[in-house]
Amino acid sequence: MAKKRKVGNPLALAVLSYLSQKPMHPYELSRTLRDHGDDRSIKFNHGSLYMVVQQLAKAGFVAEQETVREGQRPERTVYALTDAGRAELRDWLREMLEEPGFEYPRFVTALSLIAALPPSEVVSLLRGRLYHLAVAQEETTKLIDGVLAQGVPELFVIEEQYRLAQLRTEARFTEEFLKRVQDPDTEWTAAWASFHGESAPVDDADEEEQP
Amino acid sequence: MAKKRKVGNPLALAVLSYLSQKPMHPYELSRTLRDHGDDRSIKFNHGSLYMVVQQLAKAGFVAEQETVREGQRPERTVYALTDAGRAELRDWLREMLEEPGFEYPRFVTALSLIAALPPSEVVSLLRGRLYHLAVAQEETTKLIDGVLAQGVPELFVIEEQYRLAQLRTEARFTEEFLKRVQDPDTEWTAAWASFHGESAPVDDADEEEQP
DNA sequence: GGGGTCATGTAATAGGTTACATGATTCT
DNA sequence: AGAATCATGTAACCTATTACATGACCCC
Repeated sequence: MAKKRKVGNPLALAVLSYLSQKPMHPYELSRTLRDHGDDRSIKFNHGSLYMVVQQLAKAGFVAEQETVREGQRPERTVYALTDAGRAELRDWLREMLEEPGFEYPRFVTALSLIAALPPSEVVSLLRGRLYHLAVAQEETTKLIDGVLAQGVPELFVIEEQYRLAQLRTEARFTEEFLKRVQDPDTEWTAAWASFHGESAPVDDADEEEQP
Repeated sequence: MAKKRKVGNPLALAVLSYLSQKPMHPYELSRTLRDHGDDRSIKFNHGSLYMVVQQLAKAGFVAEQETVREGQRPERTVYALTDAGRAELRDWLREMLEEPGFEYPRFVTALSLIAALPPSEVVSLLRGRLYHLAVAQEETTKLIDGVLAQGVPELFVIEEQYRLAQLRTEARFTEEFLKRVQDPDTEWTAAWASFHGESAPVDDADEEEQP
């Protein structure tokens, strides 16, 4: 499970996928990815794209098809998917869909070290996070609705729907955690607070100051 | 928002955090991180740790405190947190807790390219994923229960509780999506299937096996 | 007493990001 | 015509992962 791929960057998967529709030169790929909003789902930057295409070429998954020059612009090399590339695309996508891989989201990291901050501060920070999460949810919803309104089939926005579901869960979890931290009946808050030289869990509403 | 940190690797954050409790040498850090199960929350590998410690030293966040030799083992350099390091720790943790950052989970990537596989295949792959997700949930639950049973305060397992919530959401989302794909009333499945030369959405029931 | 594996660290390699470079097109 | 931005690519620089190295301890 989870083989070592010759090329491991997820951007390469997108490249394979787009080349399976027609041969393109790197810049066109770049453009297409951005236009499709795939840069929200796949970490993308100009420089890496060229690197990835080279890697794919070296691995035999794509092949240089022709080199055209249009006007006085630099030459553009057009790449096409090879049979090996088509196989890799299928195999890789299959794997990614079937096997949930172990990942390290920043929030997990932060939570695992959260005890290093005093609880009062954590409370105010998490309130802030809730706000940001609400904004992100709204943006995502708008984006989805906008795309659907243009007649694009839902299939092409499921990744955003998924993201939305995760945002909601994160928000609910955060609220839930906030409650527990502020609940005077939670046993561990006292120890946590006193470790930081604080006394009781903050229970009051408002204010942002930190003396 | 989201400053450029002199040292950006999350592993560095863990190092700062542990050094805030007492000075240690890299190997002890390594050991402590593993023992605390932090390698589930922070990508960790032996080599990177030494690199990160060096980077932190260069950035002035930690300082070499002494070099001891015990028996005939190689010298171990003990590092201590500096004031700048303490400040960085607080600031960084605050940021990570407050600001949800944009991320690229593999499942999001996979979903965004899912149309490249035929729906019938997708159905069977996602059934497989559901199984894996169930396993992961069970493991996580066991882990949490085990730790709590040893009297560790809940605060030190919230990251696992969070992970669990996300796993559940992912599973529910996947089930929901599976239903839609297989529902003959979903408008876009037909086009998807025929694009891949298939005809109708698969509707058959049964089987759970995982080889 | 020889085979594993623990303890500890360094060096080589590969991977990815940023910065640089430059002609073309469009805008004002 | 000059400014800004697009189009296109290369190169330099960081970062991270793997591989390598070596003495000590433990097991049978």
